[in-house]
Amino acid sequence: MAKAPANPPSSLGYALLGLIHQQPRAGYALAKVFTTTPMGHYSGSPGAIYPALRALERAGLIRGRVERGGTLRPKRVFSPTRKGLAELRRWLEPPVSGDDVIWRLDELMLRFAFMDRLLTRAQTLRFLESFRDAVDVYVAILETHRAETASTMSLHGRLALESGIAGYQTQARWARHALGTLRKKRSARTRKVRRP
Amino acid sequence: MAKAPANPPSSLGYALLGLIHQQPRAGYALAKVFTTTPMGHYSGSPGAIYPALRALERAGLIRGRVERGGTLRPKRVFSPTRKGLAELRRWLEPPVSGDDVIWRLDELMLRFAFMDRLLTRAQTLRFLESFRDAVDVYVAILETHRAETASTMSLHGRLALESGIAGYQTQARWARHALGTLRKKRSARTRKVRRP
DNA sequence: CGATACATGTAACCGGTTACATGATTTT
DNA sequence: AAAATCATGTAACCGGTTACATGTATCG
Repeated sequence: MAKAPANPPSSLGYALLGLIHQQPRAGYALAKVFTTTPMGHYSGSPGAIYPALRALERAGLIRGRVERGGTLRPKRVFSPTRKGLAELRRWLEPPVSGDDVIWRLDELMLRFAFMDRLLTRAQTLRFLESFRDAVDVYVAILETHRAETASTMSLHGRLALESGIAGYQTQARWARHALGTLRKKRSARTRKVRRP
Repeated sequence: MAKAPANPPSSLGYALLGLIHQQPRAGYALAKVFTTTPMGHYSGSPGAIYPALRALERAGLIRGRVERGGTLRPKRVFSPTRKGLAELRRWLEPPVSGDDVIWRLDELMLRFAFMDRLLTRAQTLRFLESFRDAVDVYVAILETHRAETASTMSLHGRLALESGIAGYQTQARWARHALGTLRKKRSARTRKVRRP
């Protein structure tokens, strides 16, 4: 069984590991992903990226090869090691907990985005189902809280709480939408086989 | 004009300042707010609360009075100073920027929740309008991004992006709802005057 | 030729987490 | 009497921010 490492990567570390798995990249290219796409809400500052890459390398999860594209400016292109892929899987697999939904919602979306290449369809569906369930539970908690405090809370407090509830309800709806989409989708293989 | 202090409080500091303004409280009571309500997503650990309170006190924004309720366990109940109230207002006033929406959405909701006692209705409406506009702009950016990368992005990437878009659309809808609610509401004074 | 983009790094600082520590009071 | 809650604090650690530092390559 895969054991958790003593010092697991930070959330940013997993983001980098996942991007590197999509395709080998250098630090600068990774930083550009964060600054030019709405990926998670990670900062692409060198002071965050390069130390995180070094930590991943020290932990043996990625390996960097120096590339000179004919020019004289070297860049270190990183690829995941076998250990790195295993760690990525270990991060992606677990079902969604209540704490995940409250404290690490962004990270859950990041995990989902990286899941397609590393988990089976069944595992992905289980992830989405646990996400949906955990969000439903939290929405119920929030609604209970609203009902219990409705009389004492100020109008502004109530509205702010309703913003949170609406946000989580949207996530629950999204989870159902995603489940529907993934269940409908036939794998490439199946489609090929079905061709006349 | 109110000048920004050299070392403004952290987000947690403003949350504490706002709660203390709602009613004077001690550290333990403040911690309990974070652990027993869905307020923001701040941690109520003593290692966060007490140093933050000390920093607010050092900055002259709050003042603590020791209370002994007949018993022998003293507690320090904090109240905002005049300077603290001014700093709270300074934090609440500014219109919402694009960066706020991307990086500090939770803090914006916190600001809204504390606004009712310290800003005028007109200021609150301006805040909500700028919030709505900033969210609309960001939704447009995200949708453009989706359109531009739709062909190259994986199904999972697309779905994750759509989760983000749906979340922000929900916030935009909420802002309109809140604006409607606050515009309809008549102030207590107006209502009194209109009574036959 | 100047500006922008590519490319990588370091170091001080800061705030929050985790864990530890202590003791009174209330509840079961 | 034990357990839970009230109540306040400290200290090591860690990760990210900000700012600094350096140099190449490309573009207008």
